[in-house]
Formats: sequence, structure tokens, C-alpha cells
Amino acid sequence: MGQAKITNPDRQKSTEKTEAILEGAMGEFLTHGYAATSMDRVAAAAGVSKATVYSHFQDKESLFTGLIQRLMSGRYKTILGLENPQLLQGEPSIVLRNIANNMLDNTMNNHQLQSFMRVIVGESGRFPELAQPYVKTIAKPVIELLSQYLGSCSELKLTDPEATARVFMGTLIYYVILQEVMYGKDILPMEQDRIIDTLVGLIVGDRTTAH
Amino acid sequence: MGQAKITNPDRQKSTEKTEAILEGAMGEFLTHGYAATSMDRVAAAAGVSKATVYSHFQDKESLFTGLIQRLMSGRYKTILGLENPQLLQGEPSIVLRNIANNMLDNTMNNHQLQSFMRVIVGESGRFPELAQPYVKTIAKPVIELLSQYLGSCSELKLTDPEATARVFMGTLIYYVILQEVMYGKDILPMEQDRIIDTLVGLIVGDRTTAH
DNA sequence: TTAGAACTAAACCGACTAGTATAGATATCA
DNA sequence: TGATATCTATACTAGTCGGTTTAGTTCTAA
Repeated sequence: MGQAKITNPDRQKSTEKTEAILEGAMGEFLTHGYAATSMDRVAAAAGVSKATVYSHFQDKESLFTGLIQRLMSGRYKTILGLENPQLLQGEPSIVLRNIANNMLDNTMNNHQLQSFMRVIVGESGRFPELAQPYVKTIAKPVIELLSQYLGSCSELKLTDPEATARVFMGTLIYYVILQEVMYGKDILPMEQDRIIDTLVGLIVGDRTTAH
Repeated sequence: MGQAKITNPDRQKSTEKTEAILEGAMGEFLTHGYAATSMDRVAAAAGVSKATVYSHFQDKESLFTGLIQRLMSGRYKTILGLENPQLLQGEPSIVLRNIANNMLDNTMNNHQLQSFMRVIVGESGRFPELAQPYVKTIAKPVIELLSQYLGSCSELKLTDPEATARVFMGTLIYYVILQEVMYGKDILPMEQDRIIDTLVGLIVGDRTTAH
């Protein structure tokens, strides 16, 4: 194979097509899951021939894992908005409320992200190699950043900031799962503010109605 | 069509076989998910011919939904152990610790239950008619019972017992998801006692190292 | 003993699957 | 212009799928 190409190092197997395939694959995999998605439908959704799909990705499995890894390292890694330094200004009760509101605002109406949660949990048994990067690149950094912040708030006198960060994350994620992912909002309604008020109140040790 | 049978009202399409089919279906559906499970393998796992499967269940979908509903109304409804009145004896901090320990002991080593969680979340998009009963028959009763208990502990002075119950459940379930379902225990370790101590401490308003 | 229902094993149906192959169209570059 | 590589469209292979059918066996109740 002529391995020395002068002007176009990546050949020109267009990034455009790769992008279209990933976009189409995302739509199919997120709505139907791994097993129920066919490569013909991926190609059709991408507006590309099936042969092109197989020239850009080795097989179905590597397209799927590539897509999920891309989603994890991209948008979804920063969806919690913890990297925004502006949110960290003010007293802890304000900061924690900002973080929680930011998380839920970015999540509760994001149906694509909710589909992603279904897939990552639903396929975790068959794809542990995707579940673990989720923990490593999404859950771990968020929990560590949060526990670092909580530990720095000496006035909170928290015995275990890391465990407290897990209480924080667990409460919010379970709220999203119950209300949205599992379609529970009509059966077991709960206003976003009540959860956040209560959660922040418990952590900052304020037992009065916060507002 | 002889509709008047004297001694055996259900005919005798043996409960034994029905049970075997459900048992086999459970193994297959819980480990492979809905789409990747074949009816041939279900029949083989049940030790039954495929025709028998189709004489007991109308089609794949109704076998799946029947199985999941059965799992929800059976064992998994009571796995949290909240119906055990013995757990509710003593001060709130003791009671909450008992409940939390009971939940995690019943969950952390129960791989079948963890597979059930993967399936119920993973298939919730395609089977909302299963997701909603999960909320109705599992999550809702547990949260209501817990919030009723928390509300009855006047010494805790909780502003919002129901939201507090969600903090409690969310923390524990997210812990199970992260450590076990997503295989995160080696990447992001956290002892069960630390989570429970912190969670109970936040709720009862005790900020010293509890033990 | 006999009728009828539950069962098994196997073949069968049409539709769909992942992945490959073929032939031709299109674009880029020397 | 000609060589090279990406692309499309389509058809193919070889197998699996959900579900039905057939033919024959086992069990049970009268």
C-alpha cells in the first residue's frame, strides 16, 4: 500500500462522512439499544452507503463503543457544568444550589442524555469496557471535584466530604432517573426546588425552610 | 372447545411448565436484554420445546413483560426489607442505619437484582409500560413509607420528609449503581459504612464521626 | 380402553441480520 | 489526461430471528 501520501496525511476518507455515520449511529443506538440497531438503518440514517460505514468502522461493535466513548469524552463529560468557575462564588449554600440547579437544568429536559443513561446502564452488563470509562471519566472527576470543594468549606465541618459528594450526586441522579428516565413524574411528582432545598439544607446543616 | 372442564379449571397446561419457562426466560432476558434474547434459547434454558413456550405465552413481548411484572410484584418489591417492623425500633439514627444496611446487604451481592436494574432501566425507553409499574409498585411505596417514618420523628425537625426520603433512597441506589452495576468499585472505592454513616449523620443532624 | 389435551422434536416460513463483493460514479492530484 | 482512492447502489452469503406447522408421543380423566 502506498504509505507515503504527501498532502493529505489522513487520506481523505472524509471526516465529513465519519461525522455523518457517528451522528446516524447515535440516533439509532440511543433509541433502540445495541442489539436492536441494524447497520442498514445506521447507514440510512447517516445518508451513506453501508459499504462506507464498514470502510470507516471495523464492525458494529467498534462503531458502538467508539460512539459511546466519544459521547462520554465530549458533551456529556461537561454537562454537569462543574468546570464553570462562576458557579463556585459565594457561600456554600449558594454554590451547592447553583451546582444542583445547573445539573438538573442540563439534564431534566435533555431527552438525548436520558437515552444515553438508559444505554450506558442497560448495556453495562454486555459492555463493561464502556461502563468503567463512564465511572472513570464522568462519575469520578465530578465526585472528586465536588468532594474537594466540600472539603474546602471548613465552616461546614463535614466529617467525610467524599461520601457527602456521593450523597449529593446520588440524590440528583436518582431524581432524574425516577422522574424522567423511568417516566415517574406523573406518578410520583416532586418539584425540583424541593429536592434541591432539602439536599442543600441537609449538607449545610440548615433545617429551616430555605429560600 | 369443550369449555366445561370438571376437575381442572385451568386445564392442566401445567403450572410446572409455566414456571420452568419463566425461570428460563428470566435467565436469558436478565443476562442478554430483550432484543438479544431468542425464543429458541429461552425454550432450551427452560428445558421445554418452543411450541410449548408459545402455548403458554402469546409472543416474545408478552413473555417478557409478564416476567418483569412478576419480578416486580414478587421478590424485588420487598427486597428493601422495609416491611420488617423490627427494623423500626429505637432512635432514628439506629433505625435509619438499620434500613440502609438492610437495603445494601440485600443488594450489593445480588447479581440477579443488579441485572434486573440494568434491564428495567435499559428497556424503559422501549417499554414505558414496565417502567411506570416500577415507579408505582416499588419506588413509590418505599419512598412513601420512608417519608412517613421520617415525618413521624418530630425530633428530627425535618422540613420536607418526602424530599428527605428521596435523598436517602437516591444516595443508596446510586451507590449500588456506581459500585456494582457499573463495575466502579475498583475505580472509585467507597466503603458501605462511610456512605451510611454520612447519610444518616446528615439526616439526624449529627456532624461528628458516628460509631 | 379410549378420547382429548399437553407435550416433544423437527421442519418450515418469510423476514431480517452482519458483513462482503462487485461494478460504476465522482473527485482529487500529479 | 490518467492514476488513485472514496464513494454509491445493489446484490450476495450464510445464518438467525419470531412464530407456525406437522407428526407423533405421553399423560390423564372418564
